[in-house]
Amino acid sequence: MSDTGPGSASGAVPVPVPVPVPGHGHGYDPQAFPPFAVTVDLAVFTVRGATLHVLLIRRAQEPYAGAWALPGGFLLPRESAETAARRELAEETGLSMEVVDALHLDQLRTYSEPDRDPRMRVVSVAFTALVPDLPEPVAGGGGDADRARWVPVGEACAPAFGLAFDHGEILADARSRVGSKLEYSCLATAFCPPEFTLGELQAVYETVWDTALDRPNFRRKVLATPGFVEAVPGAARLTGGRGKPAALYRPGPATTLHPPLLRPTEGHTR
Amino acid sequence: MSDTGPGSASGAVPVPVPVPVPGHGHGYDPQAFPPFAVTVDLAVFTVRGATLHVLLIRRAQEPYAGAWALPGGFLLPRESAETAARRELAEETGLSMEVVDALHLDQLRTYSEPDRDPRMRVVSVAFTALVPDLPEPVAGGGGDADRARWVPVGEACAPAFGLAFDHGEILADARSRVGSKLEYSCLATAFCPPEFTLGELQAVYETVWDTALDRPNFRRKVLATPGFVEAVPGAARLTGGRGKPAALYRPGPATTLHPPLLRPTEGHTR
DNA sequence: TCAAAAGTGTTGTATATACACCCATGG
DNA sequence: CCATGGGTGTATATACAACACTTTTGA
Repeated sequence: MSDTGPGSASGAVPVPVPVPVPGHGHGYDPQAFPPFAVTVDLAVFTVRGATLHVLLIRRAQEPYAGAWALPGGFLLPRESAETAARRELAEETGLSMEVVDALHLDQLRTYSEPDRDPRMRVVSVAFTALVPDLPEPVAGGGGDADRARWVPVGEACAPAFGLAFDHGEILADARSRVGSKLEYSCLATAFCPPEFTLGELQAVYETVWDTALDRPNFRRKVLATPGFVEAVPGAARLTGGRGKPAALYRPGPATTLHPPLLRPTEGHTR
Repeated sequence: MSDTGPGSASGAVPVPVPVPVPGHGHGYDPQAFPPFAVTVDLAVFTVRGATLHVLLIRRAQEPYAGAWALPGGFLLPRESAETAARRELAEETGLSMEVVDALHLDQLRTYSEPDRDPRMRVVSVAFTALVPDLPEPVAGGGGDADRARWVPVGEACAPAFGLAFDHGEILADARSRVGSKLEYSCLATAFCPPEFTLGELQAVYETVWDTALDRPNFRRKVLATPGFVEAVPGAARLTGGRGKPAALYRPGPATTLHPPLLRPTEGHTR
């Protein structure tokens, strides 16, 4: 995708519809079907400091030139949406395909409002990805990544931020999805490095949910869920600065959380 | 969609790609984008007797002529996927647009494997819909519905049943999604008539999950969740045959279930 | 020796489960 | 009067939230 700019229907321009429109009622030309452009859009999240960030790219071309947008681009003729999403992600972040293939990618939903792209009919399959805080920031690596930046989701979601297309809506959907996913799936570990402390895992939950959690109860719940995390057997220590060294854990084999780890008091007594 | 037959890319035939393929690396013609056909597929569920059924349509044309498939069809040039899904649903079931507009439709996921349709590139947005056991069976109403039938999901999911395209996969995904949805959303009521008894609601859960539930505990959980159901104030009685008349309830304003109503012993102690 | 972070223990309350039991109706 | 399904009560076990407490490190 590179030069065309990110976002839906990047630098492309409408192309005449080759065969117009099948009839709606009975009996239309079976040779006809309306063609669409299909793209992927990615909401890539990470936790930096104590804030949830999303990866955005500054658009080079019209429409929305200069505005920020979610990374993404067209499907190639023989690519599935997920394959295209991984390819785009590798291009935009500068990560290697091996790393990207191991990442957790989740299909969010497909956005297909007729006027979501002012130029033409574009249907976009949106994905969410969760990545650990990358040692080297994505920007500055050369190529596409030069226009990429991590932005706190709070800022990016604000209407004033002016995300291109319907990416504000996509981002809001993705954010709320990530919040719920933490409740009933194990993928909070996707935000963590390969080995992590329970404190770091708790910080992920607290950042995404924007709530404080009770540490003793949190560790009990996590350790009581079989397969969520497993202790790193060898010397288990690593320090974030002061304080007692913490034991290290790895993601376990489980993918879903039974029972779920619910957010506290989400409007109800629980 | 009518005559072209249901399912992905119904009766249509490949159309030459007008502008071939943008480059993958840097610098390609921004005028170019690969066109795709976009369809919707619907997994429409209902509870009949004590069995979960899905609406299927027998294909009239190749490929997979004579095989069963999920209802669906092309997006019109200015339709969103959801609008198309509702239109197709109305056409295939013979229900009025007013009824269909009130139904609960849920986007499942988008299927985009390059060879999922043997003729051409078709990207399909799949939806699930939950409908009450319709007083008049959908088949026999004339039009598309003549080829429609309710099939128990157990049969339809079996590989030997030979669903067209990747509809077996879609149906399996949809089924498992419906099972989880009942845990944390209120939409079990979508399977029920506008006014229903708690016994009927419990039967929905038992049918979809294929488990027995404790009646007293079930009613307590349901009634303890604010906004899940609300009692019909007037004379509250209706009999399914013998036994004490049951109170009637309506769906409440809530959409999510906090705390969730978890399936018993899904491999764990809970 | 103090602050900070990790980790353990305890306790009151809320919730869930598994029943036993009563009510109203049709046959 | 009995079978069938609706509806209520309750004892026990369990889980969870809150918070006090100990441990181990850096400064």
